Amino acid sequence: MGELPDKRTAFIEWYLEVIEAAQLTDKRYPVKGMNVWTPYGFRARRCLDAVLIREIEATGSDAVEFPALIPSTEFAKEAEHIQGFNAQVYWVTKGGLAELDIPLVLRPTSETAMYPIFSLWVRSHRDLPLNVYQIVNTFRYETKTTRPFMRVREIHFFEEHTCQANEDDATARVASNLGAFAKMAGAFDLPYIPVRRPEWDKFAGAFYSIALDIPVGEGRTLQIGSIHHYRENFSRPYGIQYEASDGSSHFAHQTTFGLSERLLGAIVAVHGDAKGVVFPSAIAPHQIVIVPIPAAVGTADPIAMAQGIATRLRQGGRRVHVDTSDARPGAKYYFWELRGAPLRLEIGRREAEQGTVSATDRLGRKSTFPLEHVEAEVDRRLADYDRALTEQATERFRASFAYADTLAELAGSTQIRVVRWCGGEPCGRKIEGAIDGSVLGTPEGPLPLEPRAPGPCIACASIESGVWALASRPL
RNA sequence: GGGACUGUGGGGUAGCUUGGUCCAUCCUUCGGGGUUCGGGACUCCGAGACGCCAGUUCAAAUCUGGCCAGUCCCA
Repeated sequence: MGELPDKRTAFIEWYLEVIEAAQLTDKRYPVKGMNVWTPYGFRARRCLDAVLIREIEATGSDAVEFPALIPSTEFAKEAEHIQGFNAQVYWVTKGGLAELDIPLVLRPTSETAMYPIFSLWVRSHRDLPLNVYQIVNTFRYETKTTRPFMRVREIHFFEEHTCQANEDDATARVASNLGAFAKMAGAFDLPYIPVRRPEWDKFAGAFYSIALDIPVGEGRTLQIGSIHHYRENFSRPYGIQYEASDGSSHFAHQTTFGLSERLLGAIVAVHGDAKGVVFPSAIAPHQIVIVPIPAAVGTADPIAMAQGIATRLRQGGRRVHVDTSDARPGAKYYFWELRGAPLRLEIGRREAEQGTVSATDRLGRKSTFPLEHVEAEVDRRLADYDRALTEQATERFRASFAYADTLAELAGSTQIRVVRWCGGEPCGRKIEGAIDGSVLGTPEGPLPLEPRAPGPCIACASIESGVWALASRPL
């Protein structure tokens, strides 16, 4: 095992190497932007999905699954949407040897697959709200450099689509999604900031878009999710309308909420260190790894002991792995640190004789405790570990933002800049030019910095009705 | 969308400029044996590669073209 590249100075190299060394992905599949989910990576993905499912279903959403192919005639119904995605879709134009009469689009997202059917499902106000989600693969023909988890052509996509009676209900659904995401991010120990995207950067066809952004160092940001309010932009072309109690008919107001395996990439990027991946306990494939240390002399049987402890711990639903491979203990420590296991227990002759367990968490904190309380001791350490992970990440999160008062300050910035902005696109474009990146938009909720008195627009100096905006270089 | 560079066992590499000395170097990995085992063990034996397709040539890992894949820069 060699050393990993330095995360601070060579982030991308570090990231690419760590995800493959930790066996989260196999990126040797011979199609650009499509990687293989390995057993270990797939376990992590399922743990991650379990959190998404738990939190979205808690807000009254049901799982569905729509087909992957969309007739071009349906795909073309919403003008902005098709314009936004046209250059990114894969087409299915042949069936066997015959050309298809109506070419099919491989879904880049599922609005145009779902909404013709929503128009059949939604007839009366009693059918509302309609809140459904699916977790499926979607396809986008990315032309830029692709990266495992971060930018892929086959996306492991979580998408919630809803129909509401009116704009206020849809706005409330957006708020509900924000609340659900707060809980998801909490499980991932991941600080983030919700940002309303500028007009020119909203989702194709949306009334407005709120992105969920995280800092990933050196002034760069990564969008890890988005929530959109569509108003009637899709319900009109797709005819999703309902009859109200007074007999009048109305178009539904729609929302969507999208997440992907970028979350996994974000978790690696945010928590990972020089030794490898660092998983929050909620998504660690193995929350507890037990390393038995063979006894040179004496009658103790560490393997049997380790297995006994594993059985006890599993009874509480904990994910436990006993590493019985014949590698030496030290090699196992490095291996599981690379793979991000939150807590390691060591069981050897000492523990057998003293009736104790030795523990080391992924932040390197060692302790020893009596075997009889292993369940409680392990739970306490995992909770403490997640708390420490969150704290560490939050500290870095806070240090990632800084105000800027002049365009000149934006050049080469290694932080996400908070600037005063008149809200106009020309000024927004100037800001983007100055930072060589994007105006992320305006934060939903408080700034991640000490409040400050508003000033003039950083680009045009106009004082009236400005807003705080974030500017950064997206990863 | 435009440009530059790269592709050698599972991973990382030497060789490429100046074609032959290469049935391809070293590290790691993998399989088998033995001795080991509290922070990456040692040893013996064995396995494994020139991205794909054309072309030039007596001769191609090496030169040329196309494709595929990857990396970087610009729009």
